[in-house]
Amino acid sequence: MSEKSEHTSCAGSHDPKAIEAVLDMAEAHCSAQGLRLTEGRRKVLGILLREHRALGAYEILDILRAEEDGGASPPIAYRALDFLTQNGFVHKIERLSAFVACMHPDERHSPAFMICRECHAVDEAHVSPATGALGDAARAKGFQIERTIVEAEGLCPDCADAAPV
Amino acid sequence: MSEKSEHTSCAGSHDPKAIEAVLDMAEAHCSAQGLRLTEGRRKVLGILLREHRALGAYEILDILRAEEDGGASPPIAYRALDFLTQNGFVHKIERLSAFVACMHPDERHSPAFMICRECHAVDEAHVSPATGALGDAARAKGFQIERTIVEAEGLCPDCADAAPV
DNA sequence: GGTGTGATGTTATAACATTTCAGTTTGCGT
DNA sequence: ACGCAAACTGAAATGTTATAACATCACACC
Repeated sequence: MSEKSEHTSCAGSHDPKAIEAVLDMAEAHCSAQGLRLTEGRRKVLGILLREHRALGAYEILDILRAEEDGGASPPIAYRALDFLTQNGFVHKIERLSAFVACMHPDERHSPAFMICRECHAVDEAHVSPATGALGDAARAKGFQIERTIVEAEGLCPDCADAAPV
Repeated sequence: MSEKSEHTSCAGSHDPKAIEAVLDMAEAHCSAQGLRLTEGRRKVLGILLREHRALGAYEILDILRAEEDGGASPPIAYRALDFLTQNGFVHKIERLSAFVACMHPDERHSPAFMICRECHAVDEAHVSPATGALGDAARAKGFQIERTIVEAEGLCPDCADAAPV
């Protein structure tokens, strides 16, 4: 948590060094687990890291096609995204049907997201919903929580400043 | 329809009287606010109350078509659902791209849902995520929360019993 | 070399959601 | 009652997101 996650409207702090670092971390994590960060998967993760925002699967697909892979088809993107989300390198934003790279994939965490309704910037925070009121409710009913989705919709600081009433 | 996608917890909610009560409550709420609970909207809400589970928009459409040999088209369902969700009578389950009726539309609340990955039963709970860790994170960043989505995925008691480990 | 497994390529289609435009109803002021 | 504006409805087409189904490839292992 020493890094400050930023997102100014479109561009942001996508420091190439930081991106490489995350890609290498992913690579290491995979080989340690007997998983393969293949070219396609690495490419998709790289795109998400570079863009540093939530991208729809078909946006990713468009970028893949533009970069070279002429006829990339939907399953290409979805399979890579499945792998990346399953292994914690990417999170899906249900509210947007879109995907963002995770900057700290190593840590086991329940992410929470703050989604700007104006600019669609997505900021990741950490919470432990299962230990709070939701956890209590689940225990009371005998429901076994395996995963939680926490997304807050509202106005990011930039948009709140830009459009104050 | 002879499925066992049944789960208790919110017991007795199929009770036609309870359904009527909610419909009447909705009616009252609308006229008090100068809103119109038109036939189509009332029908969709009735369907969701009767089924008492999360339904996709096209499932609702199918039921509408079955009930009245009409050729209901997607916007019919989506427009009704928009109205109903905006006014708190129905919630959308993002994880399922599906909709459930709310049994207490009058109270202002941030719903949280427990979704069974086996039978897709959906149970509603109450939490105030904005007052917990998420609220702190948002305040720290200057993010203004307007709405929160909290969905827990896991195993409901029935499915946990049925498929142990 | 054969075999098994996981990843990829490709086509088609399912499932979810919106745009558009034309027509109807409703509420309201006059 | 009349006319108007706003809200609602109907229907077709389209757009967007996601997966099914099946064939093929690449590589490790024996």
